[in-house]
Amino acid sequence: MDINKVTIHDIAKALGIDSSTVSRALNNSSRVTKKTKDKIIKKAEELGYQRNLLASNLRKRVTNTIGVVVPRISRHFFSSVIQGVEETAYKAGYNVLICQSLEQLEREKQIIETLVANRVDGVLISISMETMDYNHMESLKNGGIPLVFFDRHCNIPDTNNVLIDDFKGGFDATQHLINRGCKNVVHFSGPQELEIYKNRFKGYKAALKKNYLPYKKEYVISSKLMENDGSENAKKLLESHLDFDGIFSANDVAAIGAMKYLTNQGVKIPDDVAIVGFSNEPISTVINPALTTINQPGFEMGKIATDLLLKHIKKENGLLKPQTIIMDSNLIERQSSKK
Amino acid sequence: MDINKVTIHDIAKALGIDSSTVSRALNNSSRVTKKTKDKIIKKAEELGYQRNLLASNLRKRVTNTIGVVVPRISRHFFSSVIQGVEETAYKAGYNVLICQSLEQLEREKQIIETLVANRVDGVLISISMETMDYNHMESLKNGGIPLVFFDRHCNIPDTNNVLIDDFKGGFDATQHLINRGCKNVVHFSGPQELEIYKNRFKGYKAALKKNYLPYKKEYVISSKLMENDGSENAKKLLESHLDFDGIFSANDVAAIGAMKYLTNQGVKIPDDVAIVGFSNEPISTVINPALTTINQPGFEMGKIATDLLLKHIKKENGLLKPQTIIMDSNLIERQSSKK
DNA sequence: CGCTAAAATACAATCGATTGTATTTTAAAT
DNA sequence: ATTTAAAATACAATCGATTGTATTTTAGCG
Repeated sequence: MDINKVTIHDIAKALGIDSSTVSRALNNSSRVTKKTKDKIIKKAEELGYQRNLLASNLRKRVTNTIGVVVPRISRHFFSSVIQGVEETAYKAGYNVLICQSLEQLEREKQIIETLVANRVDGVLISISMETMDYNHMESLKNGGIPLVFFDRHCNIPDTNNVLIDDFKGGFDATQHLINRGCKNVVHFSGPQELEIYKNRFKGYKAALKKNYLPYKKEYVISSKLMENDGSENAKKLLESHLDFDGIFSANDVAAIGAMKYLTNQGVKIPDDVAIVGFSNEPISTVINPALTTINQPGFEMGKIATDLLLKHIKKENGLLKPQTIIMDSNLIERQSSKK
Repeated sequence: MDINKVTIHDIAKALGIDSSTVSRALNNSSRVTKKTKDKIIKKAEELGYQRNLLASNLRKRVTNTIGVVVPRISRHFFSSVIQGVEETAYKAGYNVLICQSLEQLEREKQIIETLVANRVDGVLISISMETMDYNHMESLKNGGIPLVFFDRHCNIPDTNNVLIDDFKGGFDATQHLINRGCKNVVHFSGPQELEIYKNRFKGYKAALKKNYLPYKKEYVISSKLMENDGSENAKKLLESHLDFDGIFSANDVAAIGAMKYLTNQGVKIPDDVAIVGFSNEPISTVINPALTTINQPGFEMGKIATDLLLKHIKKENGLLKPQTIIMDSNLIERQSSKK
């Protein structure tokens, strides 16, 4: 129960003036004289007034709030993005609602409904691994709420995206393994419905081709890239007696799962098998040997995506053309690939 | 700009009925006949109606939303808590606003103001390392918004808390090192303004005393317990030529910082120095040797704290007595302490 | 001192939904 | 067919702040 329900009307009554004047004073309008403003602000503090943003936002039809939806907040890459988002948003006077889908489409749908119902001014999203159709994004479009994808985007026209060059990342990772002498490079891929994994995969194939190495279907294993998937993949590989001397994993977590399993089975890393991951999670510097990986600039990405979103929010009429920004990534070489 | 601004009035007009009936129908009130309900729901879907929660919450004076404030969402312990919070809250029909203070008092203050302004129904908080006075919590009390602390709480009377027994955790960790043969156990502590670090420290001292080992001031180093602090602490120790064969760090991250530095300097873990951390971050299983640590049940803690908060929210009149729930923790033995 | 333009403030509608009360409709009972 | 209770729906106020317009106050000027 509200104990303190001080409203502008209470302040107005206490001072014998109109609530509209109080509202204007608290918003520092030039239509109120300094003397009255001071009087009102003093009384507001005295009564412990707290603006009710529900009422304010309802009337103004603007919430100064953006929503950011990520698969999981605990992933370092995503929490870095969120920090970038918050920094940029706060500076511009916006609040940020942080939401996690936990890789579940159902939750993603629910989150978007809630964001729309709460009338956020814009949304940033990196989709879940289960997201293969985009009907649930329609309500944003219908509500006229600008949307920017980052990292895990949808392959649909007329959308705003902030991405890294996943093709190049996949290519660089694979080329690096080849440069280190690998002849048989395995690829751990993610759900093929997601563009990022498709493109990392394409980069892998392109690097093989460029080096006149054969592409073999059985060297590619798709999964959800959890740590456990990485171990499972490694197990399958060993049991299949396939010849392999390198692994390019589409994320760090699965790479680490594989490393743990392989090391346990007596496989030497990097001598027997060299490994490259993707994302540069902090954990990749802790494991032994440290994991070579593709660095994704999460913080920067969050800032850029937010800038783009705010630009769209501020164009009253959606006249701004959708755009796709590609950011650079770079390979960080560590022990796991030093043959 | 809102494109889709379909309101209950639009639905009412389209059907030639009153908006109050539409509202009741959409809320499945028994005061509307099934036939009209169906008609209304059909029309609502047809027009793409989306309830405006700002208006609804304003009128109802309830938001069905709780706020959860943590130092950083990227810490595994906190993101586990958040998962527990979300699970419990969603089941009870509540939304969750996730906020991170980044260990900064200023941000914590700002966050609380925003939560109050948005009229959340309750707040869960684990305070920042900079939080040493609690004035900013007053606006919650003034607003009649129930508050539950978890893990990092404030030592003030009449508050709700869900904690683990930090004294016992500190005691167990230290006793474990002593059992493994350590004679000179160093303690990495956090800011002494926080109860949890005070209590872990007390546990450390109690274990020393119980084993007739002397407590030496110079064996305790306080910091913010970031990874870098752990390295710095280790460096200081080596340079001081103090004799030590064990470290109990009040969190895993600082323990790992120390491990990295010590290993680099040729110190053997656990043989030269045995180490125990606190919190069981996932990273502690990845480092080599794996880190012995005190496990904190984050997910469970989130669930229990949310249950407690919801109980308080539902007691209209704050008649429910404040309570403190202490949860169990346990030591997980790994290689870093196996002398 | 009176007049007028500008400044300050008051009035009243509004944002979109909810809800207590009043009214109308329906159906059952006589 | 008429009365009456119950069911369904309509009316109107309200949540708390904002904002366009109307009114009052102030101050400047002749």
